[in-house]
Amino acid sequence: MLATNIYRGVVDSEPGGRRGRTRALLLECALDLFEQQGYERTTVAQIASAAGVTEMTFFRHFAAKERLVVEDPYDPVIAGAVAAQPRTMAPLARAVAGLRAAWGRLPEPESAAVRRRVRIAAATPSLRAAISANNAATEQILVDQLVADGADPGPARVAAAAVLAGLTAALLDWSQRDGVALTDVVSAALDTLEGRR
Amino acid sequence: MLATNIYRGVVDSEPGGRRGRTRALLLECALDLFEQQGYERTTVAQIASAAGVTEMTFFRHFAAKERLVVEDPYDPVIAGAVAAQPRTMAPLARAVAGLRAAWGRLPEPESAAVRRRVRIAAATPSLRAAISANNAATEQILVDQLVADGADPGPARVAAAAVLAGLTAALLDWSQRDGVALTDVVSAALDTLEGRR
DNA sequence: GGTTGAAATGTTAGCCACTAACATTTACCG
DNA sequence: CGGTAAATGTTAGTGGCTAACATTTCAACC
Repeated sequence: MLATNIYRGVVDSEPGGRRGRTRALLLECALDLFEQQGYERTTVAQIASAAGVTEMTFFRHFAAKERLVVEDPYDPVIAGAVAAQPRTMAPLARAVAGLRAAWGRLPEPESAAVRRRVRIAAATPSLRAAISANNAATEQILVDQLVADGADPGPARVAAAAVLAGLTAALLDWSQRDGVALTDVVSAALDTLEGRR
Repeated sequence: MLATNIYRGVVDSEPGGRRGRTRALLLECALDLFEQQGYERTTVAQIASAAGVTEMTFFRHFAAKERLVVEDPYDPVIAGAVAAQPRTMAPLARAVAGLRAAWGRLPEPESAAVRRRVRIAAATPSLRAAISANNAATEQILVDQLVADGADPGPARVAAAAVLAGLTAALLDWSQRDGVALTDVVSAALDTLEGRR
Protein backbone atom coordinates (compact mmCIF):
# COMPACT_ATOMS: atom_id res chain seq x y z
CA MET A 1 0.00 0.00 0.00
CA LEU A 2 0.88 3.63 0.46
CA ALA A 3 4.63 3.73 1.01
CA THR A 4 5.13 0.67 -1.08
CA ASN A 5 3.00 2.42 -3.62
CA ILE A 6 5.47 5.13 -3.92
CA TYR A 7 8.88 3.62 -4.16
CA ARG A 8 7.82 0.80 -6.38
CA GLY A 9 8.32 2.82 -9.49
CA VAL A 10 11.86 3.62 -8.49
CA VAL A 11 12.65 0.02 -7.78
CA ASP A 12 11.42 -1.78 -10.84
CA SER A 13 12.93 0.51 -13.42
CA GLU A 14 16.11 -1.56 -13.45
CA PRO A 15 18.45 0.39 -15.70
CA GLY A 16 19.22 -1.97 -18.50
CA GLY A 17 17.95 -1.59 -22.03
CA ARG A 18 16.96 1.63 -23.65
CA ARG A 19 13.50 1.16 -22.19
CA GLY A 20 14.55 1.40 -18.57
CA ARG A 21 16.64 4.43 -19.29
CA THR A 22 13.92 6.37 -21.09
CA ARG A 23 11.51 5.63 -18.31
CA ALA A 24 13.91 6.77 -15.64
CA LEU A 25 14.72 9.89 -17.63
CA LEU A 26 11.04 10.77 -18.05
CA LEU A 27 10.51 10.27 -14.35
CA GLU A 28 13.43 12.45 -13.38
CA CYS A 29 12.47 15.27 -15.74
CA ALA A 30 8.89 15.08 -14.54
CA LEU A 31 9.72 15.29 -10.83
CA ASP A 32 12.02 18.23 -11.48
CA LEU A 33 9.29 20.05 -13.37
CA PHE A 34 6.67 19.21 -10.76
CA GLU A 35 8.83 20.67 -8.04
CA GLN A 36 9.60 23.77 -10.04
CA GLN A 37 6.15 24.67 -11.31
CA GLY A 38 3.70 22.27 -9.71
CA TYR A 39 2.06 19.11 -10.96
CA GLU A 40 -1.01 20.61 -12.55
CA ARG A 41 0.83 23.30 -14.43
CA THR A 42 3.27 20.79 -15.88
CA THR A 43 2.19 19.35 -19.18
CA VAL A 44 2.90 15.88 -20.46
CA ALA A 45 4.23 17.52 -23.61
CA GLN A 46 6.69 19.49 -21.49
CA ILE A 47 7.89 16.38 -19.72
CA ALA A 48 8.29 14.48 -22.95
CA SER A 49 10.16 17.26 -24.62
CA ALA A 50 12.42 17.70 -21.58
CA ALA A 51 13.28 14.04 -21.93
CA GLY A 52 13.84 14.45 -25.66
CA VAL A 53 10.98 12.21 -26.55
CA THR A 54 7.45 12.31 -27.95
CA GLU A 55 4.25 12.65 -26.00
CA MET A 56 3.21 9.30 -27.37
CA THR A 57 6.33 7.69 -26.01
CA PHE A 58 5.54 9.08 -22.60
CA PHE A 59 2.25 7.21 -22.52
CA ARG A 60 4.00 4.03 -23.52
CA HIS A 61 6.00 4.21 -20.30
CA PHE A 62 3.37 5.65 -17.98
CA ALA A 63 -0.26 4.77 -18.46
CA ALA A 64 -1.24 8.14 -17.01
CA LYS A 65 0.40 11.31 -15.82
CA GLU A 66 -0.39 10.50 -12.21
CA ARG A 67 1.55 7.25 -12.45
CA LEU A 68 4.69 9.36 -12.26
CA VAL A 69 3.90 9.95 -8.61
CA VAL A 70 1.49 7.23 -7.51
CA GLU A 71 2.40 3.63 -8.02
CA ASP A 72 0.80 0.24 -7.69
CA PRO A 73 1.03 -1.66 -4.45
CA TYR A 74 2.54 -5.01 -3.75
CA ASP A 75 0.39 -6.51 -1.13
CA PRO A 76 0.96 -10.23 -0.48
CA VAL A 77 2.97 -9.37 2.62
CA ILE A 78 0.09 -7.40 4.04
CA ALA A 79 -2.45 -10.07 3.26
CA GLY A 80 -0.40 -12.69 5.02
CA ALA A 81 0.33 -10.58 8.04
CA VAL A 82 -3.30 -9.70 8.58
CA ALA A 83 -4.42 -13.28 8.10
CA ALA A 84 -1.94 -14.36 10.76
CA GLN A 85 -3.59 -12.28 13.48
CA PRO A 86 -5.96 -14.10 15.82
CA ARG A 87 -9.53 -14.09 14.65
CA THR A 88 -10.73 -13.27 18.10
CA MET A 89 -9.76 -9.64 17.61
CA ALA A 90 -12.20 -6.97 16.49
CA PRO A 91 -11.73 -6.08 12.80
CA LEU A 92 -10.07 -2.73 13.34
CA ALA A 93 -7.64 -4.09 15.93
CA ARG A 94 -6.91 -7.05 13.75
CA ALA A 95 -6.13 -4.90 10.75
CA VAL A 96 -3.86 -2.68 12.80
CA ALA A 97 -2.03 -5.63 14.31
CA GLY A 98 -1.54 -7.13 10.87
CA LEU A 99 -0.17 -3.95 9.41
CA ARG A 100 2.15 -3.49 12.35
CA ALA A 101 3.53 -6.93 11.71
CA ALA A 102 3.72 -6.36 7.96
CA TRP A 103 5.56 -3.09 8.38
CA GLY A 104 8.47 -4.84 10.06
CA ARG A 105 8.88 -7.11 7.08
CA LEU A 106 8.88 -4.43 4.44
CA PRO A 107 12.16 -3.00 3.22
CA GLU A 108 12.93 0.42 4.59
CA PRO A 109 12.18 2.76 1.71
CA GLU A 110 14.69 5.05 0.14
CA SER A 111 13.41 7.94 2.22
CA ALA A 112 14.66 10.82 0.13
CA ALA A 113 13.11 9.58 -3.10
CA VAL A 114 9.86 8.62 -1.44
CA ARG A 115 9.58 11.89 0.35
CA ARG A 116 10.05 13.76 -2.89
CA ARG A 117 7.11 12.04 -4.48
CA VAL A 118 4.85 12.08 -1.48
CA ARG A 119 5.50 15.78 -1.07
CA ILE A 120 4.27 16.40 -4.56
CA ALA A 121 1.23 14.26 -3.92
CA ALA A 122 0.50 16.04 -0.65
CA ALA A 123 0.44 19.37 -2.45
CA THR A 124 -1.88 18.24 -5.23
CA PRO A 125 -5.55 17.40 -4.54
CA SER A 126 -6.01 15.32 -7.66
CA LEU A 127 -3.01 13.23 -6.68
CA ARG A 128 -4.34 12.62 -3.22
CA ALA A 129 -7.49 11.35 -4.84
CA ALA A 130 -5.35 9.16 -7.05
CA ILE A 131 -3.69 7.66 -4.01
CA SER A 132 -6.96 6.56 -2.49
CA ALA A 133 -8.12 5.19 -5.81
CA ASN A 134 -4.88 3.32 -5.92
CA ASN A 135 -5.44 1.90 -2.46
CA ALA A 136 -8.58 0.15 -3.64
CA ALA A 137 -6.80 -3.07 -4.49
CA THR A 138 -5.02 -3.26 -1.16
CA GLU A 139 -8.26 -2.43 0.58
CA GLN A 140 -9.93 -5.36 -1.08
CA ILE A 141 -7.20 -7.69 0.08
CA LEU A 142 -7.55 -6.41 3.61
CA VAL A 143 -11.30 -6.96 3.47
CA ASP A 144 -10.86 -10.49 2.25
CA GLN A 145 -8.67 -11.27 5.23
CA LEU A 146 -10.81 -9.47 7.78
CA VAL A 147 -14.26 -10.71 6.98
CA ALA A 148 -15.36 -13.62 9.12
CA ASP A 149 -16.79 -16.17 6.72
CA GLY A 150 -20.51 -16.16 6.37
CA ALA A 151 -20.72 -12.92 8.31
CA ASP A 152 -21.55 -9.33 7.47
CA PRO A 153 -18.66 -7.86 5.48
CA GLY A 154 -19.59 -4.33 6.58
CA PRO A 155 -17.27 -4.06 9.58
CA ALA A 156 -14.37 -5.45 7.59
CA ARG A 157 -14.89 -2.89 4.87
CA VAL A 158 -15.07 -0.07 7.35
CA ALA A 159 -11.97 -1.21 9.21
CA ALA A 160 -9.96 -1.70 6.03
CA ALA A 161 -10.86 1.69 4.65
CA ALA A 162 -10.16 3.41 7.95
CA VAL A 163 -6.76 1.85 8.45
CA LEU A 164 -5.56 2.59 4.94
CA ALA A 165 -6.82 6.15 5.07
CA GLY A 166 -5.16 6.66 8.43
CA LEU A 167 -1.85 5.35 7.19
CA THR A 168 -2.07 7.45 4.06
CA ALA A 169 -2.71 10.52 6.16
CA ALA A 170 0.33 9.69 8.25
CA LEU A 171 2.45 9.29 5.16
CA LEU A 172 1.37 12.66 3.76
CA ASP A 173 2.05 14.21 7.13
CA TRP A 174 5.50 12.66 7.32
CA SER A 175 6.46 14.01 3.92
CA GLN A 176 6.15 17.53 5.21
CA ARG A 177 8.25 17.21 8.34
CA ASP A 178 11.99 17.02 8.34
CA GLY A 179 14.02 14.81 10.57
CA VAL A 180 11.25 12.39 11.46
CA ALA A 181 11.60 8.71 10.64
CA LEU A 182 8.85 7.17 8.55
CA THR A 183 8.80 4.18 10.87
CA ASP A 184 7.95 6.35 13.85
CA VAL A 185 5.14 8.11 12.04
CA VAL A 186 3.62 4.84 10.90
CA SER A 187 3.90 3.38 14.35
CA ALA A 188 2.21 6.41 15.88
CA ALA A 189 -0.57 6.25 13.30
CA LEU A 190 -1.26 2.64 14.16
CA ASP A 191 -1.43 3.63 17.81
CA THR A 192 -3.99 6.28 17.01
CA LEU A 193 -6.02 3.79 15.03
CA GLU A 194 -6.06 1.51 18.04
CA GLY A 195 -7.71 4.27 19.99
CA ARG A 196 -4.64 5.35 21.93
CA ARG A 197 -3.76 8.91 22.50
CA MET B 1 -19.53 14.89 4.63
CA LEU B 2 -20.46 11.77 2.76
CA ALA B 3 -24.21 11.43 2.99
CA THR B 4 -24.64 15.14 3.23
CA ASN B 5 -22.42 15.29 0.23
CA ILE B 6 -24.83 13.39 -1.74
CA TYR B 7 -28.24 14.78 -1.15
CA ARG B 8 -27.11 18.36 -1.11
CA GLY B 9 -27.43 18.70 -4.83
CA VAL B 10 -30.98 17.49 -4.70
CA VAL B 11 -31.87 19.88 -1.95
CA ASP B 12 -30.54 23.18 -3.19
CA SER B 13 -31.92 22.97 -6.68
CA GLU B 14 -35.15 24.54 -5.52
CA PRO B 15 -37.33 24.49 -8.60
CA GLY B 16 -38.03 28.11 -9.31
CA GLY B 17 -36.63 30.02 -12.25
CA ARG B 18 -35.53 28.52 -15.49
CA ARG B 19 -32.15 27.96 -13.92
CA GLY B 20 -33.31 25.53 -11.29
CA ARG B 21 -35.31 23.63 -13.85
CA THR B 22 -32.48 23.24 -16.33
CA ARG B 23 -30.19 22.05 -13.59
CA ALA B 24 -32.69 19.50 -12.34
CA LEU B 25 -33.33 18.33 -15.88
CA LEU B 26 -29.63 17.88 -16.58
CA LEU B 27 -29.26 15.94 -13.36
CA GLU B 28 -32.17 13.66 -14.12
CA CYS B 29 -31.03 12.93 -17.66
CA ALA B 30 -27.52 12.30 -16.42
CA LEU B 31 -28.52 9.83 -13.73
CA ASP B 32 -30.70 7.95 -16.18
CA LEU B 33 -27.85 7.70 -18.64
CA PHE B 34 -25.38 6.69 -15.96
CA GLU B 35 -27.63 3.87 -14.85
CA GLN B 36 -28.22 2.71 -18.40
CA GLN B 37 -24.71 2.77 -19.77
CA GLY B 38 -22.37 3.63 -16.91
CA TYR B 39 -20.76 6.85 -15.82
CA GLU B 40 -17.57 6.64 -17.84
CA ARG B 41 -19.26 5.75 -21.06
CA THR B 42 -21.69 8.63 -20.77
CA THR B 43 -20.49 11.80 -22.38
CA VAL B 44 -21.24 15.32 -21.24
CA ALA B 45 -22.39 16.03 -24.77
CA GLN B 46 -24.89 13.19 -24.48
CA ILE B 47 -26.24 14.51 -21.22
CA ALA B 48 -26.56 18.01 -22.57
CA SER B 49 -28.29 16.88 -25.71
CA ALA B 50 -30.67 14.66 -23.73
CA ALA B 51 -31.61 17.75 -21.75
CA GLY B 52 -31.98 19.78 -24.96
CA VAL B 53 -29.13 22.05 -24.09
CA THR B 54 -25.57 22.85 -25.06
CA GLU B 55 -22.45 21.32 -23.58
CA MET B 56 -21.45 24.80 -22.52
CA THR B 57 -24.66 25.22 -20.59
CA PHE B 58 -23.97 22.00 -18.78
CA PHE B 59 -20.74 23.38 -17.39
CA ARG B 60 -22.53 26.49 -16.26
CA HIS B 61 -24.65 24.35 -13.96
CA PHE B 62 -22.08 21.73 -12.93
CA ALA B 63 -18.46 22.69 -12.57
CA ALA B 64 -17.46 19.17 -13.51
CA LYS B 65 -19.07 15.97 -14.64
CA GLU B 66 -18.46 14.33 -11.29
CA ARG B 67 -20.45 17.02 -9.55
CA LEU B 68 -23.56 15.31 -10.86
CA VAL B 69 -22.91 12.56 -8.36
CA VAL B 70 -20.61 13.95 -5.70
CA GLU B 71 -21.57 17.11 -3.89
CA ASP B 72 -20.06 19.51 -1.43
CA PRO B 73 -20.48 18.97 2.26
CA TYR B 74 -22.09 21.16 4.82
CA ASP B 75 -20.02 20.76 7.87
CA PRO B 76 -20.69 23.30 10.64
CA VAL B 77 -22.84 20.74 12.43
CA ILE B 78 -20.00 18.26 12.47
CA ALA B 79 -17.46 20.80 13.63
CA GLY B 80 -19.65 21.80 16.54
CA ALA B 81 -20.49 18.28 17.57
CA VAL B 82 -16.87 17.18 17.60
CA ALA B 83 -15.78 20.28 19.49
CA ALA B 84 -18.40 19.51 22.13
CA GLN B 85 -16.85 16.17 23.03
CA PRO B 86 -14.61 16.11 26.11
CA ARG B 87 -10.98 16.78 25.35
CA THR B 88 -9.94 13.96 27.59
CA MET B 89 -10.85 11.43 24.92
CA ALA B 90 -8.31 9.99 22.51
CA PRO B 91 -8.60 11.59 19.05
CA LEU B 92 -10.23 8.64 17.31
CA ALA B 93 -12.80 8.14 20.06
CA ARG B 94 -13.48 11.84 20.16
CA ALA B 95 -14.09 12.02 16.44
CA VAL B 96 -16.40 9.05 16.56
CA ALA B 97 -18.35 10.46 19.48
CA GLY B 98 -18.70 13.78 17.70
CA LEU B 99 -19.95 12.20 14.52
CA ARG B 100 -22.39 10.08 16.41
CA ALA B 101 -23.81 13.20 17.99
CA ALA B 102 -23.82 15.08 14.69
CA TRP B 103 -25.60 12.28 12.90
CA GLY B 104 -28.62 12.66 15.15
CA ARG B 105 -28.91 16.31 14.20
CA LEU B 106 -28.73 15.84 10.47
CA PRO B 107 -31.91 15.52 8.47
CA GLU B 108 -32.70 12.00 7.38
CA PRO B 109 -31.78 11.93 3.71
CA GLU B 110 -34.16 11.13 0.91
CA SER B 111 -32.94 7.55 0.84
CA ALA B 112 -34.06 6.60 -2.64
CA ALA B 113 -32.38 9.55 -4.32
CA VAL B 114 -29.23 9.20 -2.27
CA ARG B 115 -28.97 5.51 -2.88
CA ARG B 116 -29.26 6.09 -6.60
CA ARG B 117 -26.27 8.39 -6.63
CA VAL B 118 -24.15 6.44 -4.19
CA ARG B 119 -24.73 3.31 -6.21
CA ILE B 120 -23.34 4.99 -9.27
CA ALA B 121 -20.38 6.23 -7.27
CA ALA B 122 -19.77 2.79 -5.79
CA ALA B 123 -19.55 1.31 -9.27
CA THR B 124 -17.11 3.89 -10.61
CA PRO B 125 -13.52 4.06 -9.37
CA SER B 126 -12.95 7.63 -10.46
CA LEU B 127 -16.03 8.70 -8.55
CA ARG B 128 -14.89 6.99 -5.41
CA ALA B 129 -11.69 8.95 -5.72
CA ALA B 130 -13.76 12.08 -6.20
CA ILE B 131 -15.60 11.37 -2.97
CA SER B 132 -12.45 11.24 -0.93
CA ALA B 133 -11.14 14.35 -2.63
CA ASN B 134 -14.41 15.94 -1.72
CA ASN B 135 -14.03 14.91 1.89
CA ALA B 136 -10.87 16.96 2.19
CA ALA B 137 -12.67 20.05 3.45
CA THR B 138 -14.60 18.14 6.09
CA GLU B 139 -11.43 16.34 7.08
CA GLN B 140 -9.72 19.66 7.68
CA ILE B 141 -12.54 20.81 9.91
CA LEU B 142 -12.33 17.61 11.89
CA VAL B 143 -8.60 18.05 12.29
CA ASP B 144 -9.02 21.60 13.51
CA GLN B 145 -11.35 20.39 16.21
CA LEU B 146 -9.32 17.36 17.19
CA VAL B 147 -5.84 18.76 17.50
CA ALA B 148 -4.88 19.68 21.04
CA ASP B 149 -3.39 23.14 20.81
CA GLY B 150 0.35 23.30 20.73
CA ALA B 151 0.49 19.55 20.21
CA ASP B 152 1.41 17.26 17.36
CA PRO B 153 -1.35 17.38 14.74
CA GLY B 154 -0.40 13.94 13.46
CA PRO B 155 -2.86 11.89 15.52
CA ALA B 156 -5.69 14.27 14.70
CA ARG B 157 -5.00 13.94 10.99
CA VAL B 158 -4.90 10.18 11.19
CA ALA B 159 -8.10 9.97 13.22
CA ALA B 160 -9.97 12.37 10.95
CA ALA B 161 -8.95 10.54 7.80
CA ALA B 162 -9.77 7.16 9.28
CA VAL B 163 -13.22 8.13 10.48
CA LEU B 164 -14.25 9.75 7.22
CA ALA B 165 -12.93 6.86 5.18
CA GLY B 166 -14.74 4.40 7.41
CA LEU B 167 -18.01 6.26 7.08
CA THR B 168 -17.60 6.55 3.34
CA ALA B 169 -17.01 2.81 3.11
CA ALA B 170 -20.16 2.22 5.11
CA LEU B 171 -22.14 4.49 2.83
CA LEU B 172 -20.92 2.70 -0.30
CA ASP B 173 -21.74 -0.59 1.35
CA TRP B 174 -25.23 0.57 2.29
CA SER B 175 -26.00 1.62 -1.26
CA GLN B 176 -25.69 -1.94 -2.43
CA ARG B 177 -27.94 -3.59 0.11
CA ASP B 178 -31.66 -3.39 0.06
CA GLY B 179 -33.84 -2.99 3.08
CA VAL B 180 -31.16 -1.71 5.42
CA ALA B 181 -31.54 1.71 7.04
CA LEU B 182 -28.73 4.17 6.50
CA THR B 183 -28.83 5.06 10.16
CA ASP B 184 -28.09 1.50 11.20
CA VAL B 185 -25.18 1.20 8.82
CA VAL B 186 -23.66 4.44 10.03
CA SER B 187 -24.12 3.45 13.63
CA ALA B 188 -22.46 0.10 13.02
CA ALA B 189 -19.56 1.78 11.24
CA LEU B 190 -18.98 4.08 14.20
CA ASP B 191 -18.96 1.03 16.45
CA THR B 192 -16.33 -0.61 14.29
CA LEU B 193 -14.23 2.55 14.38
CA GLU B 194 -14.38 2.47 18.16
CA GLY B 195 -12.79 -0.95 18.04
CA ARG B 196 -15.93 -2.93 18.75
CA ARG B 197 -16.78 -6.06 16.97
C1' DG C 1 29.57 -7.80 -41.78
C1' DG C 2 25.18 -7.85 -43.50
C1' DT C 3 20.26 -9.47 -42.72
C1' DT C 4 16.26 -9.81 -40.18
C1' DG C 5 13.00 -9.40 -36.64
C1' DA C 6 11.31 -7.40 -32.63
C1' DA C 7 11.33 -3.60 -29.46
C1' DA C 8 11.21 1.32 -29.13
C1' DT C 9 9.86 5.42 -31.03
C1' DG C 10 7.48 8.60 -34.21
C1' DT C 11 3.23 10.57 -36.91
C1' DT C 12 -1.31 11.67 -37.50
C1' DA C 13 -5.84 11.97 -36.29
C1' DG C 14 -9.22 12.14 -33.04
C1' DC C 15 -12.23 11.83 -28.47
C1' DC C 16 -13.49 13.89 -24.25
C1' DA C 17 -13.49 17.06 -20.24
C1' DC C 18 -13.11 21.64 -19.59
C1' DT C 19 -12.19 26.97 -20.38
C1' DA C 20 -12.38 31.66 -22.39
C1' DA C 21 -14.29 35.38 -25.10
C1' DC C 22 -17.88 37.06 -27.26
C1' DA C 23 -22.72 37.01 -29.33
C1' DT C 24 -27.59 36.09 -28.72
C1' DT C 25 -31.83 35.08 -26.83
C1' DT C 26 -35.31 34.95 -23.05
C1' DA C 27 -37.87 36.53 -19.39
C1' DC C 28 -39.35 39.72 -16.32
C1' DC C 29 -39.95 44.69 -14.51
C1' DG C 30 -41.05 49.09 -14.80
C1' DC D 1 -43.71 48.38 -24.87
C1' DG D 2 -38.85 49.01 -23.98
C1' DG D 3 -34.92 47.87 -21.48
C1' DT D 4 -31.94 45.09 -18.74
C1' DA D 5 -29.94 41.17 -16.74
C1' DA D 6 -29.84 36.36 -16.53
C1' DA D 7 -29.63 32.26 -19.30
C1' DT D 8 -28.09 30.20 -23.27
C1' DG D 9 -25.48 29.72 -27.60
C1' DT D 10 -21.09 29.87 -30.76
C1' DT D 11 -16.49 29.32 -31.67
C1' DA D 12 -12.05 28.22 -30.73
C1' DG D 13 -8.77 26.19 -28.08
C1' DT D 14 -5.97 23.34 -24.29
C1' DG D 15 -4.61 19.14 -22.12
C1' DG D 16 -4.90 14.20 -21.10
C1' DC D 17 -5.30 10.17 -23.46
C1' DT D 18 -6.14 6.49 -27.39
C1' DA D 19 -5.87 4.14 -31.94
C1' DA D 20 -3.78 2.89 -36.28
C1' DC D 21 -0.10 2.80 -38.86
C1' DA D 22 4.81 4.03 -40.25
C1' DT D 23 9.62 4.25 -39.00
C1' DT D 24 13.78 3.77 -36.63
C1' DT D 25 17.14 1.27 -33.65
C1' DC D 26 19.29 -2.43 -31.65
C1' DA D 27 20.88 -7.10 -31.34
C1' DA D 28 21.18 -11.80 -32.36
C1' DC D 29 22.01 -14.88 -35.93
C1' DC D 30 23.87 -16.53 -40.19
